[in-house]
Amino acid sequence: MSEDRIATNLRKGVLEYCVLALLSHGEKYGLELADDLTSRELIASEGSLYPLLARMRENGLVEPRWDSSGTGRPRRYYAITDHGTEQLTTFAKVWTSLGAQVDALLEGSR
Amino acid sequence: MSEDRIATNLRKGVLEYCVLALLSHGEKYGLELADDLTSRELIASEGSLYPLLARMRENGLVEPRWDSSGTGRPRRYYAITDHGTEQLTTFAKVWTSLGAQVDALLEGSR
DNA sequence: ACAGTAACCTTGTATAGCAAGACTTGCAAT
DNA sequence: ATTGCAAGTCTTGCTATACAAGGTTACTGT
Repeated sequence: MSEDRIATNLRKGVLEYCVLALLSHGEKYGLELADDLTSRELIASEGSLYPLLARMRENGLVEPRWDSSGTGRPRRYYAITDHGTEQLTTFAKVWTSLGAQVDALLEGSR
Repeated sequence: MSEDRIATNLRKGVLEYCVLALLSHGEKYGLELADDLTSRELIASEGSLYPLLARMRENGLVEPRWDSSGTGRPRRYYAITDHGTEQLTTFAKVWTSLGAQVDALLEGSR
């Protein structure tokens, strides 16, 4: 199917803000985010997520924290920063506006 | 502004199908498409469009035709193919589904 | 000891949009 | 005629992103 290729390209630039939206409810760790995003079909593998989280860390959108208290391998929990919250708001505007344009085009092509 | 960077990434994978949607109403030439897409804020410059049209031509989504009949420099008119129409339909499904997921996340983050 | 698994991360690849500009053609002033 | 302008097509070099595949670390169960 070519649906995969279509979806892959659509995800570009969306994923970053989906992560921010998920974190706006409270901190989460990597695999937890990956599972959530996978079930929503917003990523195809962890290979997208970890490099993304590294970028977001560098850009100050999220703040990581190691937690070794539990059992098993230590988890790295991510929390959204103020800057991240601002960016999420900005994204919501751009997404709404661009989405409306695309919807209009698709609507008109039937 | 960082809105530009956000929009740039969002456009990836969308533009191709916006072109198909526009062509579903009848053939258009390059600059005509560029102007239309620019006014809808779906491209930032022609630099995105011509390489895209070349790809779409190679993939059999559009069929070009030179027209020197009018005044001025010859224009290359593009028409959508059957394959292009199919792809547009597939895209509409993926777009709707992915868009709903993103909307749900944004909705939940307020 | 050994396999399994949860969790983290890295490497290499393909692709898409963009800015800037080159090239060509016709037309309109001077 | 010649210069300049505008419309139109296309190219080059750049950056950023998602992905597949694989590798590492820590713990648990048998």
